[in-house]
Formats: sequence, structure tokens, C-alpha cells
Amino acid sequence: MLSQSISTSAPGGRKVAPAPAATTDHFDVLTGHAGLVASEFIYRKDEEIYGEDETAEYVYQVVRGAVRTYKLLSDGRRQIGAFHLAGDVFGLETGMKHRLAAEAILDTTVRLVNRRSLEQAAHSDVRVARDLWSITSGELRHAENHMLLLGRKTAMERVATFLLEMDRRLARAGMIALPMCRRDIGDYLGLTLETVSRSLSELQAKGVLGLSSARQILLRDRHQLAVLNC
Amino acid sequence: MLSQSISTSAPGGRKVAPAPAATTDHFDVLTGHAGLVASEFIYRKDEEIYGEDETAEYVYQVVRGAVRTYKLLSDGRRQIGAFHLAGDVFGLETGMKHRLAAEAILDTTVRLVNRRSLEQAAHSDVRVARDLWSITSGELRHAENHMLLLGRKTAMERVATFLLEMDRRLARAGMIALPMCRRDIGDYLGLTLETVSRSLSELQAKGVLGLSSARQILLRDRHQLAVLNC
DNA sequence: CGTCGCTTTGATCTAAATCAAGTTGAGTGG
DNA sequence: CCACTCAACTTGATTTAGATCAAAGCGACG
Repeated sequence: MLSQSISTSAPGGRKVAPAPAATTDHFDVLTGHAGLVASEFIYRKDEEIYGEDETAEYVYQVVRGAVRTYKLLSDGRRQIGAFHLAGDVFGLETGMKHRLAAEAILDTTVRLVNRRSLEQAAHSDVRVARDLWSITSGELRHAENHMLLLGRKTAMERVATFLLEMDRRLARAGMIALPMCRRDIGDYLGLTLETVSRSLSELQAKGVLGLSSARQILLRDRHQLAVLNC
Repeated sequence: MLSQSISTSAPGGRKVAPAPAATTDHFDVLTGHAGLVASEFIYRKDEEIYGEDETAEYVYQVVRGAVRTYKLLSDGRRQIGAFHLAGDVFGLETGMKHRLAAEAILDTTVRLVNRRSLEQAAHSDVRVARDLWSITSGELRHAENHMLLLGRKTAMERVATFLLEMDRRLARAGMIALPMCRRDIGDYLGLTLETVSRSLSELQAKGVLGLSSARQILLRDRHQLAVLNC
């Protein structure tokens, strides 16, 4: 899995030494690339980062916190396309506009890079170009898996898939600390918040998971979840 | 909208002059690029072009016919991610493997380019790299719209969206000649074939469309469909 | 310690799935 | 040229998974 990171140059162009990465991070080539200037910004819980169809001026990376990107229908029905967690890049476009809106799920620090500078870096360095393509390709892979979930999986299968995804992406010491509410999960999985809640309760009753609080989940039987996941 | 075209060099490297494009086709830069060799191949109706998780050796472009790309669950439930029509590129990956399987919907001619050569072209020509990224980005845009459809739209809204998409992509002389069966449409829209059939019958009864045969559709009221589309 | 947003749980409803016949029409062979 | 076949499609009857409507819990925060 790609661990998406972009330049850590400070505003003004002075470099800030990033913590040395132990892994062969695919996106390290972007780090400290000449001419790239990144700044940090904090968004409050539920604050909009950009709107649907807004001009795409920046590319973002989550430093701390969590972000949801989503589309709305005219009557308010919402589909969340992805959750972006620490390290994830979002808001990267090839066209002029953002195709989904982005909001902070909780108080969130993001790093942002001017999109034009990134394009220029890609123009002079084929590795940067390749990395941008890889980020988009990774988002496409996620979307393809999610279409299968939304089109063909049962409610219980969707929740199982969600739990395994969150376990992979944000488990610390075996626990999942969910940043998002039941409504967000429902809008991500194409379900209502009540159905999400009932599915989680049923999995708890079966001993597949433990809920120390509504958003603190302990997976007790990943094998059972993997079976539901197909 | 991107009209995705790739090299038209003949096997053996001799160039075949392509018909001059009247439009500023975004993917013309790939046409005749040095070192790219494309060959053509014909697949019969329902023939597999590549399987899910198969190593991605080629990138494909539909010349004539139509292709479905899909994912399966272990019990046979299928989600079609996209239909690829004349001119469309498919099978482009940044990773080692195809993430969806591809099958010809009817007898179909495809042009194929070795994936390694394309990557080398992208390495030496930043415009090629940019075009590959744009193709992937276009697929992501489609997938994002389709997630909204699969997660949040009603059956009638899904069918309306499908009809407008097909009208845009393959209408000739005001008529849509569908290459795919009702089951394919259902597996694309996350519905059963019966629900697709009932929705089409209802739209015909309301005078929104005319069915001269099951696969020959005339849209009589695009405005009404656009309203359903939200 | 009261309030308010989030979550759970229960009762009922409904859109779409499933099950089940028929109908149509394109292709095949007599 | 017509009858037969078979897959694709339509339509009807019934079921059901998940939505909707409703009412308590609960827990964090002022």
C-alpha cells in the first residue's frame, strides 16, 4: 500500500528536515523537491476544506486528523467517496475543479502544496509525474473496490469490509479509534446510520468485536470478518 | 470529455497514417510516438480479454465493439465498473496486475500496446506521462460519479443516469443502440435485470423514451431524464 | 447536573429482490 | 419459407433486507 507523502518544505522555501522514513516510501521522491513550498493549515471539526466544483488550487496531505470527501444530490443525499487519514494525499486533480467536496471530520492539520508548482515539478522530473499518477491510480483502485461494495454487498458485508479497512489504516495497539460518526459511516457504505449501528451491535453480540465505547472498537475475530468480506 | 486514443503504429514498427483528427484530441500526443508498436486483435462475444489479478502486459483501446470490466464476489455476484466503447482506453494500470477482468460484450476489435513500451515512452516524454495520468484520472471521475449512483440513487434514477450516459457516448442519429443485455445493465447499476426492465417499461409508458426493439432506444424527453438524474 | 448530540433499539413500511410464468425475436435447420 | 429452439426480455406475485419512523439511553461538556 502506498503511504502517500508530499513535500515537507516550509513556507518561504526553507527546508524543514522530515523525520527519516524507515520504509521505502513510494512518495519520498516528492519530499524536498526543489521549488515546492508546503504550508500547514488547521481546519476545525466539520469545516469545509473545499467545495464540489471549486477550482483546484492546492493538493493536500493530512498531517493529523481525518477528512471526508463526498458528493451530494440536490435533495441532500450524500455519498462519501473516501476517508483520508494521517499521511493521505487528497484533492489531487488533472482537471480544473475538485470533483468532490472535502470537510474535516475533526480538528485536522493539513499540509498544502500549490497545484501549479507540483505540476511544474512533474514537468521537469518524470519521477514526480509518475508519483502523481500513482496517487490517482491508488484512489481509482479504492473506488473500484468500493463500487463492488456499494453495488453488490449486503449491509453486514459492507460493515465487515469497513472494519477491516479501518483496522488496516488506523489500528493502534489492536484498537480502532474511529474519528467519524455513524452517519458518516452510513454515507460511506450506502446505508443508514441505524443499519450501521445494528450491524455493529450484531457483530458485538456474536463476539466478533468489542465496543468499549461507540467509537473504540476491538476486533476479536478478523477471520470471521474476512469471511463476510468474501 | 477525453476521447482517449493511443498509437496507431502497425506491428513491426511501420507507421500507418492515422485519419487526421479535427479536434484537439488530448491523446493525440501518443499517436505515432517513436518506439510504440500497436497491434490489433479481435475477441468474440463473451470472450475474456484478461482476468482479475492477471499480470498487466498490455494497454488496450477499443476499435470496434464494446467491452465490460468487472469484479466478482466468490458466490458469483458481479459489479461491472465500466463499459468501454469505440475509442476508449482500458486496462491501464500503475501496478503489476489488472484489478478488474475484461470481456468483449460482442465481437470486438481492440488495439493493444505493450505496457512496458508505453511506460518507457512516458519516461522520455513528459506529455505521454501526463496523458496516462489523465486517462486514469478520467476513470476515477467516472468511478466517483458511479459510487454516488450505487450508494444513493433509486432504481429509476440509476436507469435515467445510464440512459443519459449511453446517449452521450453512443447515440447515432438520435438513437441509442445498446450493445449489452439487461443483466449487464443491472450488474453495472447495482440492480437486477428485472428492475432494469421494469424501469425502462415505465419510462416508455410515460413517453420519456421509445423502444423500437429491446436494445434500440429513442430518447423523447431528455429533460425529464435529467430531472431524475438530479 | 442538565443539556444536547450521538447512538442504540424497537416497530413498521417499502423499494427492490426473488420466484415464476409467459412473450418475443433472432438464428437454424427441415 | 416456415417451424422450431433458445436466449433475452417482459410482466406478475410474493418476499425481504434495509429504510423510515419513533423513542429511549449515554456520555461529554458547559
